[in-house]
Amino acid sequence: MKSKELITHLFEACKDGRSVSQLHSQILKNGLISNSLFVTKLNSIYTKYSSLELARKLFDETPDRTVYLWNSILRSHCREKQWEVTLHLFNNMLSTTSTMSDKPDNFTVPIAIKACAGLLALRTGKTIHGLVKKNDKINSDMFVGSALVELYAKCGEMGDALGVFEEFPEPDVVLWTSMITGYQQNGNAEKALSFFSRMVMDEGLTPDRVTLVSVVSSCAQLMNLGAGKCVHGFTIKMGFDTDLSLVNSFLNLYAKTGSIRNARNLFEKMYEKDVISWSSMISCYAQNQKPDEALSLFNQMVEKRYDPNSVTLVSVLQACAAAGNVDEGRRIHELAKRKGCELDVSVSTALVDMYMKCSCIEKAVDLFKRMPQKDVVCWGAFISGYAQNGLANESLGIFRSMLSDGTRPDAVIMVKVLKACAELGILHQALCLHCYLVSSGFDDKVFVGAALIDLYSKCGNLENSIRVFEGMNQRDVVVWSSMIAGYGIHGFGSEAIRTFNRMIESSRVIPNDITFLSILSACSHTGLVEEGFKIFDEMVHKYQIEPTSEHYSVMVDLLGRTGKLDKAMEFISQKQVPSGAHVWGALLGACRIHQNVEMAEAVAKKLFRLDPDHAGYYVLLSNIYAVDGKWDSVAKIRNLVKEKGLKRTPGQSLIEVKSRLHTFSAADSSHPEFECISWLLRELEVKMREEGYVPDVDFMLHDV
DNA sequence: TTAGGGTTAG
Repeated sequence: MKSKELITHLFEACKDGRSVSQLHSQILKNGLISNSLFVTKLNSIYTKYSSLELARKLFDETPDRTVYLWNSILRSHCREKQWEVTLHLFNNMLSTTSTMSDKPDNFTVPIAIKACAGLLALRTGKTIHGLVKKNDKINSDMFVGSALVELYAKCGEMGDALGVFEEFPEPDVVLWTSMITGYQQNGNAEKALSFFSRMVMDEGLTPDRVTLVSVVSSCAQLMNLGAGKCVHGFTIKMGFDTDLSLVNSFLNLYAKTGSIRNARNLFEKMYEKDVISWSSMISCYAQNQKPDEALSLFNQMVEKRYDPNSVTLVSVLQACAAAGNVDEGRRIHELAKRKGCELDVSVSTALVDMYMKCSCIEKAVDLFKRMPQKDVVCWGAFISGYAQNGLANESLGIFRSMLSDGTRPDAVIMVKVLKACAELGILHQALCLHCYLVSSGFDDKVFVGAALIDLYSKCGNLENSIRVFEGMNQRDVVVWSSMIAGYGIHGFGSEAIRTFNRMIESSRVIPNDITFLSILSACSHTGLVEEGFKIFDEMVHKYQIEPTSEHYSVMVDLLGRTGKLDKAMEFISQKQVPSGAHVWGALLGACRIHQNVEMAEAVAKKLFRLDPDHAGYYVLLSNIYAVDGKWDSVAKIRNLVKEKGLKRTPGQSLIEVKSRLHTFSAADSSHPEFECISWLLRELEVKMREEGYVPDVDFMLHDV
């Protein structure tokens, strides 16, 4: 008894972590280590002061273990996310001879299940679930229920999760929240919100901070800013607005929905910030076309001694890619190496993407080859990397490698492949891919439909585009824009305008800047000047969309093509257009069509200043001179290009024969059937001349 | 002694 008093006294004196080890040595000195009651009490103190090693040592030294002691050590390992150790200990617990006092109880089971969830060990989890069902007390425990729901949700088995949930006649807020979170994390935000509504409206339960986090995440997933703002109001009313996780989830909501100002305000007013807050704000800028702000925020973060994690690096890399800032990208790469996360899947994928977008193909290839494991996402970055660098055919080759590597494609990958085919204009492959999409069920995704419409129209098969378009039961702004662009490419301007009107009148879809680009270019290709200007005006005033230099160049093209060169010039100067090279390039093209040498010279002068390394503009001017017979001017430009060391990317012709792609470029005789092809061409030329064909000499390339 | 939560890559 004397020693018990001593120990009680010591426990009371133990106010913080430092005195724990003193307490420990006192216990050892007094020979109380075998007293399991005290050991247990000491163990809980160790757990509290987070010294897992000491706690574990004590546990291992104790032969006489109560459930209380087991639970304490299991929970400690679980908190440290040591899932394997936790499960291993749990198995030890099961296999040691069980008396009534050391059997796993309703406190033990949720810990073991959580470890299964952490390892995504569905099988082991199901075995434990089987054991649970035999014990009424454990089976009806709400904590056990939540843990099971979490396990099934993490493994993507929401059906099983629902089965567990429905066994409880009166689920509490935690159990409801587990279901809501489960649906949200499995990409079913609508279901998550409907469960939330049932919980609040039907059951009259009040959500807590954790529930609200999942609800806000669901709103973000659905891009529903309005609903999210309602929840924000409620949060403030409930006094939860200082909860870091919850505020971070609002930050994410504003970031995802492009509400940069809301995000920034919230971020600046935040009572406390952590890495997640900084990462979210950086990603907000990176994903909303503000890469420079993202980079500067990252530097601020580092200055303030916050430690960026791999998620932060991924977001900054995205910003580097968007800004085309390969120097900064390399710096982040070095940082990732130093932090030892260079080869994390997400980091290396972001690096591959960044290098590809900055045209450093070799760097990207090197990294890709070194990646220890490759998933769909990184294959996707690699595939579109090639396509972005003008190597669409090679990107199809990568796709084939992916398949033979045993990686199953998903809808996003398929869209990339469709885009590559569209670039190459290969119809036969398009048809095959479409079949595959139908059989795999990817074709009901809206963005896949949009890509198909684009693909068919670029392969010259507008009928199929229309068929896909009309067959869709849901159409977003991208789908409509693709269809409008399709009509435009094929020269059906008024059909494009009709579709545009149908979109606005019958489906309440709001056109965006790209929709306008498509419709304006349709007008340009069909010579619908008046209609084009009307639509341009609507864009600016009714839809409040600020025209980009691309919009301006389409307008210049529209005027220029129809011969209104002066008006085009006037349009550029009068609108105080941000005169990017595109705009003047369009005008130079128009000068070429209408052979206006004088204006061409003036325009080219501006262009050579704006974009001095663009070989295409020199070629255009040289061709204009050539048509006019000004051969000395042609020669002058030719020398200029030589001096500057500019190279034209050679044009290529592609043809698809029996689903094999054949490519040809100027003065290229490398095709195995070159002789045969040349012979056939000569035959055709003779026949064409016999039919009265006169070649257009103007277009003979006096190439530089 | 328990529990459910927030940021990322194509």
